[in-house]
Amino acid sequence: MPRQATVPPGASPDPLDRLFHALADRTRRKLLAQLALRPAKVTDLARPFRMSLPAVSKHLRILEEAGLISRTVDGRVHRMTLTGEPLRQVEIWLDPFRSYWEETLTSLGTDLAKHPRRGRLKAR
Amino acid sequence: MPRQATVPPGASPDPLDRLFHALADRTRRKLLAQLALRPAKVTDLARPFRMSLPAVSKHLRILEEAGLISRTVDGRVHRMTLTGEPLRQVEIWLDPFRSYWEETLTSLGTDLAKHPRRGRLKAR
DNA sequence: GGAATATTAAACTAAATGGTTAAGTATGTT
DNA sequence: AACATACTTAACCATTTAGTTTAATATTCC
Repeated sequence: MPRQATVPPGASPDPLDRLFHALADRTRRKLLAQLALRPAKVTDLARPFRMSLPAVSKHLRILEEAGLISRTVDGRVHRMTLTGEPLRQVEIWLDPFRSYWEETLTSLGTDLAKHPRRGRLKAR
Repeated sequence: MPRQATVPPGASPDPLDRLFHALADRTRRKLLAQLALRPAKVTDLARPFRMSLPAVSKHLRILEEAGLISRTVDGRVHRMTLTGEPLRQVEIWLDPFRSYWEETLTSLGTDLAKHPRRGRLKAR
């Protein structure tokens, strides 16, 4: 029997897929945390990592395509800047669930429902 | 020269990696949205999808391993339930960035900073 | 013009993803 | 006992991922 095509070739360019996928990597989250402090050029962003420059370059592209960062090329330097909007999209996606887990927590007697957290940004 | 191992074999079991990765799939997000309404058994969850039962079963396992759902086996029926906590972890990760994009938005004159949204949960 | 610098592009690779079908494993039902 | 139901497991497959190294492309500096 002629084995059937397993996956439709033009698969999901779903923006939330791309967004969450971009966030599903430690390196990329660290890059975002760094960029939250200030814009930076590629070399500076790459320095802390034990991986090649092209590897970081690729990660940056994934973040860029997810809309999480933008790039301004100035001569040979590419300056990357965090873009808030997509994270807001995450927040918006998350929002309908919020009441759910706040309920869950309060029903457990743990009254963190009025979110008193809000710490300093730390690379993870 | 002996080509070097490309990727460390015991790669990232980072919980946030697993969490965001679990969310980076439309099908899985739909499953979560469904489970936010009420717990459900596997067959019922699978019904709306145009994919095989084992495929859905795998998605559920990924959600389960990310901690997003839990399973109670009752006879041959597996009842899945949404677990709020990991979504709270997303929120916590997101939090340090919040001021950033709220700032960005207000500085653009778009005063949505006091988040007046909060819609009904809708499968996406 | 030529060398150094900043960065991407190309070609390769091992492993993971997301799907498939077919086979197993319990548990109910008759 | 036999059959149906509700699943998971196994084996397979194409595509994508995340890294590598080497090469190419601009730009700046001397």
